[in-house]
Amino acid sequence: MLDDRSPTVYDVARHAEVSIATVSRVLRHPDKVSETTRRRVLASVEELGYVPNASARGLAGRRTGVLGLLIPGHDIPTTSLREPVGEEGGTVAFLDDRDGRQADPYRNRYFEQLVRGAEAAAWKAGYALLVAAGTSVSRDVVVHDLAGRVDGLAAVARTVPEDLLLRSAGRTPLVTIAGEAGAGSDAVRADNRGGMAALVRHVLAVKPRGPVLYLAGPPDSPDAAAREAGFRDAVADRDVVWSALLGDFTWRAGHDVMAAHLAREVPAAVVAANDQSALGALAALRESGVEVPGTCVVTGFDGIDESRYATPTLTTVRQPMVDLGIRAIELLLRRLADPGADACELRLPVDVLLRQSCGPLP
Amino acid sequence: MLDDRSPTVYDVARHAEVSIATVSRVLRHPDKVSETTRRRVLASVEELGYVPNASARGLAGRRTGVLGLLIPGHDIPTTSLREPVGEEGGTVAFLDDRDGRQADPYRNRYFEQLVRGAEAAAWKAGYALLVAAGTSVSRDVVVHDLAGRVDGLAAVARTVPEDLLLRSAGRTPLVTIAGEAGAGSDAVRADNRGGMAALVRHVLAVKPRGPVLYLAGPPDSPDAAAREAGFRDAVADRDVVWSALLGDFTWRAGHDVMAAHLAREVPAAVVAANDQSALGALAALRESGVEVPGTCVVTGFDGIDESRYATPTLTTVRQPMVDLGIRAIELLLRRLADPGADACELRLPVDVLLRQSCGPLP
DNA sequence: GTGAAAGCGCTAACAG
DNA sequence: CTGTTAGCGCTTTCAC
Repeated sequence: MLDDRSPTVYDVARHAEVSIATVSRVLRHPDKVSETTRRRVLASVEELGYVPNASARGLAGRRTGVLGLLIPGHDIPTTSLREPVGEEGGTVAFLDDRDGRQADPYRNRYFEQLVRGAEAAAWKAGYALLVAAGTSVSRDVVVHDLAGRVDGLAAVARTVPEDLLLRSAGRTPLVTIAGEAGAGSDAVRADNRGGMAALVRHVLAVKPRGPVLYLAGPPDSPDAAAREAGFRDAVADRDVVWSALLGDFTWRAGHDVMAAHLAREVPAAVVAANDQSALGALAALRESGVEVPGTCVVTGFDGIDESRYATPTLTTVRQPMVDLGIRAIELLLRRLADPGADACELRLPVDVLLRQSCGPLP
Repeated sequence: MLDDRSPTVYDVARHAEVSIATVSRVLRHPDKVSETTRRRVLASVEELGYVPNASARGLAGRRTGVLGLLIPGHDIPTTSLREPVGEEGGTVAFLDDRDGRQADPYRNRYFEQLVRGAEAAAWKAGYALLVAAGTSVSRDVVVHDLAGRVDGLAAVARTVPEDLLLRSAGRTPLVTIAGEAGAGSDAVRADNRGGMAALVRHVLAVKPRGPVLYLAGPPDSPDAAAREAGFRDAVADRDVVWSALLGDFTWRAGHDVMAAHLAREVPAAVVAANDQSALGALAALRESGVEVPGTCVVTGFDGIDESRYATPTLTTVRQPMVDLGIRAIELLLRRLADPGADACELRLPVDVLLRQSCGPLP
């Protein structure tokens, strides 16, 4: 390359012997230009290797063509970064992985699927997707490095500082993902409550005779609250004996609470607020020799990987993360098209994955 | 909001009674402004809710502050998109998942980890990350929707049309991920060859007495070629009886080739070019009643989820995808800082995950 | 159908 | 330390 500077509309215009306005038209409204000029301009574009500058476009057109997606941070430990190897080959690490722990240090699939859905939806609508995942996404960072770059922002609940929502409102459209309805901003979430209710009704239909144990999540989690509400919905209109015990979404709590409970009573069904605690409960049941699903059926919630490989495989509920991503972008697009539209809140149905831990299929 | 237009430097300048240059300075070179003015300007910024416009910045500063990451498409089936539910709750889908197939329609974790690494590295360097994942990323799309938006582009090999590389070279820095060295562009890849060689040397050390079978990948895959080379490296300097059979990276091929081979001979080790075919081979061995790892050890390559949950769990090699993402961005940054630097090609060491299928630990 | 010209909002000399 | 000014590359009226 002789000139290191990228060619601009001016270069193309000169080369094609037209005005810059025509070059711009050819690229944006091809039908408003005569066939012959269009050809000529496109040929010049090709020959010069012209690539339109998005910043200039964005500035002139008052839109960036970019949507932002804000997800919780990943906590990538940069310390374990591997050094490149030389010609001789280098230091291959041998890891003892008999317990399967090494396989994947970054387990949370949720947000990755969100990215996929969002990316696909954005792309389809002609937008690019900017992904941000700060461990500590500070207010300043959002404002300075994100808000000014995008036409709209989709953010997983509790990743954006609350006051930002307010500042943003009316300026950059914002949709909240998987959280409570924000201050007038659009939102999309999974129907945790309805999903749990549906699951529990199914459980009531297939479980052996006996009481139901609900293994609740931490009281401060909105998800836990919604799921518990769903559980209550399902048992409310039925003649069931049930009790609830407090967990905290961990395997440990699930296991210990279950074990303690088993000392007093063997339930006919254990409905856990999430998979981790369900797996813990499963372990405790096994230790006590309780047959699952024969004597007691068990269900989880989330659809984490481990649920597929548990013994027995765990019946659970999967949130439609890809769909959440898609819908979030769609809401953004809707608001972009009609800034005055009413704030809207989408609730997406979940999928119940029927597996061995819950006995026969319906 | 009375004025729907976002405030600009002019608004802030007027409000703080300074010039726009000072506003700009406060934001970009705070130390070049007196304490008092800085305070005043920041107060105005805050009060007006000013957010700098990235397009204008990019245009004026000739840099966008954005890096692009191009990964293979996801093939999101938009047809299965779920409809939102109403107040009443909606149609929860019950899926028979006894075979575990429903759990995750989007299985390929590779690129997601890549995104993570890249995102973290880019962010750390003060860049935002634009992720593009077209199913059919056409040349035009890359040129029009990506190249003009970013300061540099990292692309998974074979996602970008070749001619684009040439056009791009010297303009937008480009690094190729997990592919051959491009036309002078930087590249980063996993040390497939070295990793396989290390794995195979380990296998030779622990396997029972007897011949080794190499289950090769498709001839047209660069990965397969590198792995096979690694295998040959490892057996070359050793007194081993071995043979190779052609597979195509699928479970089916792994199974069938293995089954056919078993009719003639029971190897003491099966080294497969990837996990899928290793799992197929594992199945065939089980069908024939060959004990793994007692009679025959087995290894895969890739570290897919299934390898952790196979019976026995599969010894395999994991590519450092997160690291690849990080390094790709680092290469980009390097070239951004020094456009004239020599093209460089990084090879990252892989991790060998020792699991049950390969017998005792070293 | 095409061209001239006026910005879009910001940065970075260059003066003062 | 602060202000003036000239663009950055493109889109878009508005004339012709």
